This record gives sequence, structure tokens and C-alpha cells, in this order.
Amino acid sequence: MTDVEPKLSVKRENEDTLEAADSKRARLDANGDEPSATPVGVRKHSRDQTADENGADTKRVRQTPVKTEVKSEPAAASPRKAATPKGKYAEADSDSESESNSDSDADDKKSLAARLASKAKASPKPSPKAKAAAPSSAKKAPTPKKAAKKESSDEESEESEDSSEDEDDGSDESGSDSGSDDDSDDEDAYDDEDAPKPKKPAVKKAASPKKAAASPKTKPAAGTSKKASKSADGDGAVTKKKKKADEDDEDVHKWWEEDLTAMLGDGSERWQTLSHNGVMLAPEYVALPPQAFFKYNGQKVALSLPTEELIGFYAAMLKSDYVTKDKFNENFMVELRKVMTKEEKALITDLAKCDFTVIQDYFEQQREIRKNRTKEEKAAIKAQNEELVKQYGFCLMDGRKERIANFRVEPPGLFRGRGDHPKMGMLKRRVVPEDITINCSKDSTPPAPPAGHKWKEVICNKTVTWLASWVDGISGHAKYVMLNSASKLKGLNDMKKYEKARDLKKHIKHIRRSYTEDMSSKEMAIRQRATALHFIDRLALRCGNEKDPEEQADTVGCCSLRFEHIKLEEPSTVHFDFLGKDSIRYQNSVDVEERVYKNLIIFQKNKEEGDLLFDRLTTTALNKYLTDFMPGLTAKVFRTYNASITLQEQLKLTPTDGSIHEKVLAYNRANRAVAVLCNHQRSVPKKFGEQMDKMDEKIEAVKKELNEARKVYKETKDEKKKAAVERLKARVDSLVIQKTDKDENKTIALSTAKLNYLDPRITVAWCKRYDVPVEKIYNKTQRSKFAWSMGVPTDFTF
DNA sequence: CTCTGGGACTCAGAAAGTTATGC
DNA sequence: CGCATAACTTTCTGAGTCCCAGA
Repeated sequence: MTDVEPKLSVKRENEDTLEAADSKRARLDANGDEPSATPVGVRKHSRDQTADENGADTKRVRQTPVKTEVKSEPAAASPRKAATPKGKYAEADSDSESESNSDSDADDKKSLAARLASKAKASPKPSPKAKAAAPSSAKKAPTPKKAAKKESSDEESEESEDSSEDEDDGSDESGSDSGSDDDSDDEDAYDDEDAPKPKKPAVKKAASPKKAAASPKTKPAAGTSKKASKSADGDGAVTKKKKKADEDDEDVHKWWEEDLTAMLGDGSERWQTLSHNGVMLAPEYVALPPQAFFKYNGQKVALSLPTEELIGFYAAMLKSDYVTKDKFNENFMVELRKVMTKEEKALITDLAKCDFTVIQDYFEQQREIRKNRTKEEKAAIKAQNEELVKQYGFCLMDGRKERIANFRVEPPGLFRGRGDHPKMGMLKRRVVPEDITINCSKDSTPPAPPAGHKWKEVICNKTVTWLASWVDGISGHAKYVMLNSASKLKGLNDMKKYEKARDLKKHIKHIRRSYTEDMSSKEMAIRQRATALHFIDRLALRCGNEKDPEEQADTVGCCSLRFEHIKLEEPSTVHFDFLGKDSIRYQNSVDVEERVYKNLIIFQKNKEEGDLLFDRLTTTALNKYLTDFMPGLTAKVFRTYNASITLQEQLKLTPTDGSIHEKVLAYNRANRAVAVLCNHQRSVPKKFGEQMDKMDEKIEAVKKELNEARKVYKETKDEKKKAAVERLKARVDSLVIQKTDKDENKTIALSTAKLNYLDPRITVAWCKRYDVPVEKIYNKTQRSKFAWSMGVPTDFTF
């Protein structure tokens, strides 16, 4: 692999995060992504330092590791294509237009409903499963679990089940493997006008498929053997078309094969009949055993039950870094004083004198015990759990059994806000039946509240999808119990979301042209709107609603960017550095068009830290403006659109003649590009450093071997030795790639994009085209969530 | 019409739990 | 083969988006 080289060097420099960032950039250069060179270079030096400073002064930095800073090329600055915005946009337009798939072309003018409807009929669901429901179920596994279940004899059913699940045989790997590569692709692909540029190169990591043990009815021991044998042959057969689309153990309601027009209807009613067993409340608090005691100022202190519960909550968090935060401790003490008895209050006044360690140790012990349970015990607990799921986990909606996502009411505890949340450490109080509103059919039997209690209210509201709700004590906002993602209600919405994003594709050219023009409007509000939209579109920023600083962490999105969140650097570079959703830091440096740059100078003029950059713009106004281009269009659609289109573009880089393994790698790389675009991050895994060191050692060891082998070969000229040398060399390469891959994935979270931004039809169609079993990409849960997309035609284009 | 607050639903990463893999 | 660890999966619940009604 050619790319190995650059990577190697990269790795070496990777001493610390900053270095890492640098090396990444270096890599970009190396890639030969031409023009971008300038910006990249420039950014390189100044950036790291400033990043630090900024981080420091804003002090909004979350404990997250420094994000590697990356530069992204807004499409506007896209190196490859067109230099002038105008040209570029023009091109883009035409491109995208022509590209649009037949479907959309044809349906261009139709309404979403019409489109969906026609799709349902015409669309092709090549896969067997897709065809009529009846036949398919007959042939493949009897869907109905009930039926199938007892019929275990039915081979087919088993087979399908298993294979879908396992398939993985060894290949799944994906994960870590070899990866490689990428150096070049990332940016390239982005030429496409449609696709925004990723902030940094992509790599892959994989979240690969693999089985899911989870499903409720999974098979116990017996399954294993079955599985094994089955998958063996099943696999082969499946390869191509993935004949089994089984997923379901349950009967799957193939709503997507029905008349979607009706479903989209006026949308006011989401269901007709609904019955369920209510929610599962958190268990009552049970006093700690005497050996788990609390000490204050060195003295053992007996606590009242409510106090003990709070103390216990705190003790359980001793290992987190919440306890190192003043706000958390302060809020906790306030809460503690609220529940303490007079005597306790008099005694316990200083958190520093509290000793929770005995309780903490006790919890630790309990955890050990739990971990060391025997097989039988574990099985018993599992069975119990399944019982609960059986009782509370499902509801009957419009005659269909649907799985409920969160039927367990949130238990009490100390609020764990993300980032610098003003309420962290506050007590999230216990939710009681009297807090809960139940939603179900008028004619159904409402779930019974626990003895001695009653629900706050039982209502029948068919226009909403929740089964139960209560008001969260911390935020004051409602919490809802809803169906899980495999349900029709969620699936339909999901499909609509992607259809809307595809619709945007038809308007994007026009919209881009409009906001580009508006960029020079005389009216400041319009200029701001144009500039903001430009960022939302090209950088996939979130809209950015207003927030209440007293109640929530200080995070921002595009419209709420403040003066201090961007720094301008001549001639035309914008450095973004702010905390976004979940206090995830967004750092990016972008070269923008002159007009954008000039606008930003104006917007910053006469402002200081704390002032809104887009002070004349509101999210409502922005969305209103967007709606005029296309009904239902809002800022968030751009994220979905850009994410999906990026995936589609990146997937074009898949090696046609590669192994499945390589193809999966290509997929993960594309996935990663999107994650980078959307700034989906994760904290560095605890043992990451250690694991990295281990890999280093391993690499060194193999290298040593390699050198030895070389020596021997030189001396003996034995052909056999030569082969050995080659083998070792390959091994080293592979290890290095693995390590690079792992490192690049260090702070990138792939699953969010996969689950929420990437149109599954792109993925499914890709799988079909490249003969990759979907199971390699989507695990069981994901397959059921995206069941509606499995029948997509091979030539589907987003 | 704008502003406010309630309401409902999507999307987020971490933690907890399982399973696969390597030694 | 058994154990430790790595790699996923699932669960959990916090944090956004956006709509709507009412003043």
C-alpha cells in the first residue's frame, strides 16, 4: 500500500495530540490534494497554539481531549473544482441535477406522498423478502415467532435467522483492520459539489455487524451449533443477494409495502388504537446493609434513609470526574441539605469531611459479585428480565405488536449534565405514578397503576406517538415513552426524513445561488442569514437555537455563534472554535470566499465577547426562509442531505475487485468521512494509550524479526527465507495500518451518522451492487430499524 | 406580527452489558 | 481450553430542533 508511507511518518510524530493534529494535516498535504496546500500550510503553525489559548480563555472546553483540528474545505473553497464561487456553484448545479436519479427526476414534481406511494408500488424490491409479504414469510422464516418458534423443525427458518446473525464469520472484522488508506480519498471525493468537505481525512473503523445477542428471543445454547453449521452454507448462498432478510424474529409489519399515501395522510392522527401495560417504575430505595456505612469527620454516622440514598448516589460517582467539579459538589450539597434531618444538617456541613469510601467499596463489591455470578444465576436473571420485557416491552398499536423503546422510567439520581452544566449534581427526583400521564385508546383497558397509586392522568391523544410521559424535574421538560426504532411509526418518520433530504437535492442549486447572492445584500439581516446558511450548508453546522444560560450549558450552533467563536485570519481563513451540542468542541479552519470573509469582518465589528455574531438572525427566520424554497425544509435537513450525499460520493471509491473485507473497509471510511463532517466525536477510550503502546511493541517485535530474517536471507540467499521476509514485511505493514487506523478513529464516533444521517438505501443499494452482505454493515438491530430500506433497487441514488 | 413557553420528536455520547478474540 | 481483553451492542437519558398556540 502506497499509503503506508505517509502514515508511517505520521505515526511517528504522533507524540501528543497537537502533534497528531499536525501530522494529520501533513498527511493531507502529502496526499497531493493540491491546491489546498496553501491553506493547510498556513493553518498549520498558527493554529495549534491559538487553539490552546482559545480553549483556555473560553474555558468552555469540555474535558474532552483536544479535538484535532482540522481544516475543512467548505465546498466553497473546494480545491479541485472551480475556483470562483460562481463557476463552482453553477457547475454544481448542473451536476447535481443531472445526477439525480431517475426516480427523483421522474417524480420531480410530485409530492412527497406521491413519490413515496409510487415508490412503494414500483419500487423494486428485488430481494425475495421484499416481495409479497406472504410468500416471503412462508419461504423464509416463518416470521411469526410464534409459529416459527415452536416449529423449530423448520429448517429454513432457522437458517435464515442464523445466518443473518452470524454471517460474520471472520470477516467482520472490519474493525480494526487494516485499513489503510485513505489518504487520498477523502478529499477527492469531495470534489463533487454536492458534498461538503470533511474536516479531515477519513479512516475507517468499524462498527461492524455481528451478531446481536440481544434480541429477546435469541436462542440459547442450542443456537450455537445451529448457527455454526448454518452460517456456513447460508453464507455462501447469501452472499449475493442476501437472501435472507430475515431479521425479524417477530413478525415484521411490512408497512413500507403498503399504500404510503394513506399513511402520510393528513398526518394528524398517528394511530387508531393503542393499548399497553404502562411503564416500569424504578424500584423503591432499599437501605444499605450496616457494613456499608458513611463517615463524617472520621466518625461513623447513621443516616436517615433519604439522606443515605443521596449519599449513595454520590458515592457511586466517586470515580467519575463529576466529583471534581465545584458546581457539581455545590449543587449536591444543596440537595443533601434539603433531605437531611435536623440532626444530620447540624452535623454534616462540609463535603470535604464526608467519607464515602466504605459505601463506594461496598458498591464495588456488589459489582464483583454480580460479575461472578454463575451461569445459572445469570440465566435466571436474564429470564427474569425477559419476563419484564414481555410484560412491559410491547404495546398493541393498530392491531400490531410493537416494541417499546424505554419502558423503564428513569430512576432517581444525581443529574449528570454534559459539559459545564449549571445543574450538574442536582437531584433528579424519583418519578412516581402520580407524575405520569398515560396515553392509550379510549376503549382499551388502561394499564393499572401500582397498588395504592394512580396515574396523573390517562388520556387518548391520537396525534402523538408517546405512550406515557412525565415532566423531568431537572429540565422541566417532558420525557416520553415511545416505540423503538424498528416500529412503523419511527420507521415511517425516518423514511420521510430521508425523502425530504432527497427533495432538497432538487432545490439545493437554487438555494445556494440565492444565498450566495444574498451574501452581498444591502440588508444586514439578509447578509447574516446568507452567511449563516452558507455555514450550515457547507460545514453541516446545527441551526443553533437560543438557550438559557441559567438552565443549560453554554453551547452554540450556527445562529447562536458569538463573537469569540470565530477568529479571522487574513487573507480569508476562518477559525471556528466553539462547543456544540453535548459540549462537543468544534474546531475547524476553513478558507472561505472573499465575500463571506468580508461579511464576517463586518459582523464582528464593534462587538465583543458575548455578542452574537449573527445578531439580526433568528432560527425561526432562517427556517421560515427555507420553507419558502421547499415545504418542510429546515436547517437540519442540510445535515442529513450533506451527510448522505457525502456517503454516496465516498462510496464510489469502493474497489470493485476488492475482497469483501476491503469493501467493508471502504464503507467504513466513507462513514468516517461523514462523522468527521458532522463532528461526531467520542472520548478517547480509557485504555487507548495502553493499547496503542502495545501495538507499538508488537510492531517493534515484528520489525526485529523482519530484520533478522533479512539478515539471514542476505547470508543464505535462500528463497524460502525471502518469502519469510516478504511475509514479515506484509505483517508489519498491516500492523502499522491497523495502528494508524485505530489512532485516527480515536476521537471519531461512527455510529451517530450511521444511525441518524445516512440514508440506509444508499447503503443497501451499495451492498447489492458490490455483493457485500448487508449484515456486514448493519447489525441486527440496525437491520430492523432500516427494514424499510432493504428492498431498494440496486441503482438507487440518493 | 413578534415573543414566549409548552410540546413532541430527533439525535448524542457514555455507560453498561455481551460476545468474540487473542494469548 | 480458560481467561483477559478487545470489540461491539444495547441501554440510558441528556441535548438539540422545530412547531404551535396564545398574548
